[in-house]
Amino acid sequence: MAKINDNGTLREANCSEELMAMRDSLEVLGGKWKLMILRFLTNRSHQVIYFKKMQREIDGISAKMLSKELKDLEANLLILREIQDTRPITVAYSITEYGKSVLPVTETLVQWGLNHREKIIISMTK
Amino acid sequence: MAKINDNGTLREANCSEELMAMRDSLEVLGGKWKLMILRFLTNRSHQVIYFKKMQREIDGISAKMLSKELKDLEANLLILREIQDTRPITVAYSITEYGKSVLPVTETLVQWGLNHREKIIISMTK
DNA sequence: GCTATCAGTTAACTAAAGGTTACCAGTAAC
DNA sequence: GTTACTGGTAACCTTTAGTTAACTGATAGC
Repeated sequence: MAKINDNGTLREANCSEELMAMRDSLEVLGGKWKLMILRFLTNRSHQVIYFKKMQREIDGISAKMLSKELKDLEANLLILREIQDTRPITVAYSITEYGKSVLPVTETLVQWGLNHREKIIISMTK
Repeated sequence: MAKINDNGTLREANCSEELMAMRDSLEVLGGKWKLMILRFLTNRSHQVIYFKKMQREIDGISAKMLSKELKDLEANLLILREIQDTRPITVAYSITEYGKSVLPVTETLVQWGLNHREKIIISMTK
């Protein structure tokens, strides 16, 4: 693959680096649920969020998937897991400072989703 | 699901709407390749891009997946497909104006990926 | 005539992601 | 004693993603 264009710039090399960076992001944040969970915990960072509460409020997620995704996110230092000494035992999940760095990603996705829905509604009423 | 919090705000309703918008985005843009393809075509919007060229330059994609993803993206009006009257016949793909609206999404993902790689390198050298 | 290029498609297959159901232990209310 | 809540796990199943190799048909170069 060429690293220098006809005009002498490094555009293709930069492009490839960009695509690699995006692939990295998608590896950590990709899949059906991870960004949803991060957004949910960011929105509720002023509350204490338990496993069952998340399962009830994130539409359609199963205990298995929630459990797996939370483990992945914790391993990547994006969320914090704290076992509370209550009866019955509860486990509190919260977003970390690093997890908050994902906010711009979810924000652009929320904005694009809202805009896309509007576009679809407009194209249907025409 | 409650629509009004203890303090009388509509926070949970807003949160749910946000998550729905994000789910919409992920339905159209999700998966391993769609955002990569859109980013690639945006970066190269000053060039004419053919099928084989994309297959060679987007690392790891097969003809079958590229063909399928391009169809999906075209159906969502994000890219344009034009058959050129050349010998042999070539097919040019380009980003649409609407497709360019995805740029903020890929941009935040590229930035986050670069930052994440740096964080990982730092944590390894410690 | 042989080989290569273009843009794919098709079939047959494996791998990964995600969903469903049942189940566990501990505790607390009825 | 029964039910219900907590936070999960294990086994199984389905769906989606992805791979590989063979093939199309027109055309151009050697």
